[in-house]
Amino acid sequence: MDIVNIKKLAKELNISTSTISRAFNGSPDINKDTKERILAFAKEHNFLPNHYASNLRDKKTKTIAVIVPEIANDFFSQAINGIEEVARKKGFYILLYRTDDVFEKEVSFVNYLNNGKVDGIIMSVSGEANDHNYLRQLESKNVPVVFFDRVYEDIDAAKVTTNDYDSSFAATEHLLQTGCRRVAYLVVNKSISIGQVRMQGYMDALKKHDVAFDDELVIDCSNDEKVNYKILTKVLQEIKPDGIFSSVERLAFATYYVCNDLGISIPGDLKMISFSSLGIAPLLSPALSTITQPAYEMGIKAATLLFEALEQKTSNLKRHIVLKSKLFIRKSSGGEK
Amino acid sequence: MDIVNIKKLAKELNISTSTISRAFNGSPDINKDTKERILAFAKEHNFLPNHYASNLRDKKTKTIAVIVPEIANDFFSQAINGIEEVARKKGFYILLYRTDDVFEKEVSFVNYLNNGKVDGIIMSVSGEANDHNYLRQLESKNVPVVFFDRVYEDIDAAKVTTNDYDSSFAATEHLLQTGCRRVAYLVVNKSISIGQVRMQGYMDALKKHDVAFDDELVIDCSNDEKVNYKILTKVLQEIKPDGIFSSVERLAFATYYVCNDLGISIPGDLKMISFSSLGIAPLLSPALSTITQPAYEMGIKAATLLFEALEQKTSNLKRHIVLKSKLFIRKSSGGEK
DNA sequence: TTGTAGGCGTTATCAA
DNA sequence: TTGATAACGCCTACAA
Repeated sequence: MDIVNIKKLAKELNISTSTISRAFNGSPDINKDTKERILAFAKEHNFLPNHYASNLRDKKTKTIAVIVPEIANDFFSQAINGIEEVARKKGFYILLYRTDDVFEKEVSFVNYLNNGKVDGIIMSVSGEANDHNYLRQLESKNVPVVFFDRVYEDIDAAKVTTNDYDSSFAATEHLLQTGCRRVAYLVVNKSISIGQVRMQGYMDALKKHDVAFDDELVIDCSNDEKVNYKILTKVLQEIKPDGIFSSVERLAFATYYVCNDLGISIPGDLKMISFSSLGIAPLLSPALSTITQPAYEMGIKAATLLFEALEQKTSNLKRHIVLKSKLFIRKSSGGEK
Repeated sequence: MDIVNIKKLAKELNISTSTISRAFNGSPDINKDTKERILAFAKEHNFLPNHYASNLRDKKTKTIAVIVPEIANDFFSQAINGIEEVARKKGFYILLYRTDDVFEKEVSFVNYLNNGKVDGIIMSVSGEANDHNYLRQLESKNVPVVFFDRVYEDIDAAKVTTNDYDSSFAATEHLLQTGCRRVAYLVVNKSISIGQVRMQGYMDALKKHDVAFDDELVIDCSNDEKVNYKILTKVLQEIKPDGIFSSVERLAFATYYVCNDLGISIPGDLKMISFSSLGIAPLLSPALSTITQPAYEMGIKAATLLFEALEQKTSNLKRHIVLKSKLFIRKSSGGEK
């Protein structure tokens, strides 16, 4: 039978529990030999201090929550990778939660967390213009929050985003410069802040190039693939844009499928560029022009900010970090490659 | 100031902590009105029982660990989605860990878990032919383990895999039937069981079609993209296969890049098929023929098995479930679309 | 350098 | 139906 707790270990070793605790917690007040003896014996008997009991004592969970809209998505999975990287180095655990872009799930999960379950939270949000009190409660309990990519402007927390306005402006301008005059803007939820910012870049680029903004060219899509297919089919057949700027990767793929089926040639009939973190964008047919966010770095940065807040109790450094996306011009928008 | 523990709540309500506990734990031994009063008051004051204290009492963590080689990968992220789905329904938390295919990380993480941190583990393994005692220790502590996709044959645990042998056989046969005579097999670690099983299917298909097996055509690649690029360049220039069966998605992409750079036409000069869970395989240039594993369903199934083990203490039902992959013949191997 | 003892927040047992 | 109490396993003052 294996040793399951510190008391039994203590008995076996004829030593007190405090000494054992000290051996495990890097305390300086312990004889080196004693420590080694304890650790060796513990290892042999496969003993480790119970994490939950320790947590209960010191109110440190060594755990952070990561809340994202989706997991099976290049942007988020790369960001999670970055977060994981940092957390691992700090010896922290990651509790993962996916909201499916459903605001209620986000609320319910955050509320669950509201009982000392985690030391901090990193999230990319799923709603907007709602009541964010569930997040304010965390603040009152000193659970720091870091937003990445999709943020709530009205919550005072550290944020990591990209230069979405600039990228959107540049992407739209690029399409205009290749000759497009009817550039459609694809968005999933235009009311959420990230959709708005990107759209503003789009609109301002149109303005600069004296192209009138046309409401009809703003295509509000859904989270359902089939619905999107229908919407986009209709758009391509009836509204007939000559350029597409997609604020969401998924919508670019959907457009590709529709174009394949309708026999619309990219970039011949339609030029495209999209926000996307897809590593193999160059391998698509045609290679997709992208605005690529530094997803991994954003994860790293978000986690770093969180640990800064965790380590210095003065969590007043609620910074907003803006990283730069990169524009990759490829065939889909008339590029060479 | 908000109420932070059950005692204060008890004092406020002039009621005992036991009654409050009962209110939160669905105990039948409580007056309905009392319960409602407690829950309402608790909600108002934003109180929830501390998870760690409860854990300490009942040795139930309501948490499972998910250990995977990588996260930013269509197969694993979809599988995680499936696991998350089931766990959420059961009200369980997910602790996520990525091994980067480094065996030592796997060992160290599992050892961390070995102190009542989680109720169960779902994993896709990263090593082979090693000492798996770190996993046997879990068994002795009644922490059930479920493997998916990549398993250790010598560990007696529930397993969820796909019909890799059959799929590999079929894929190879397909290439042979399109006229290939020099089919290369790309693998990352041919010693691990999944690599071996897939290779066996490949070899047997060759045999059936009277094509001699050529050791030179088994290409052992690495986890490093640049290294793979070099290896594959050399293979395509010197060994000159006319077909490629890739057991790993990543290697198929690498091959595409190399072919692009060397001006090798797919499927003209080289036909390809690969294991892949990429949703947009049809959008590649050319559309990639794939063996697609039901990643999401595998996650669902793995989680379901784990919860079965968790719920019935008789965890003797260490089943091995085999799901079927689907073969999608596309342009890269001479298909129509 | 080591040991003693109390308490972290909860829940199960037992008694009322 | 409710309340008092002990225990879950650990860690930290404090004492020795």
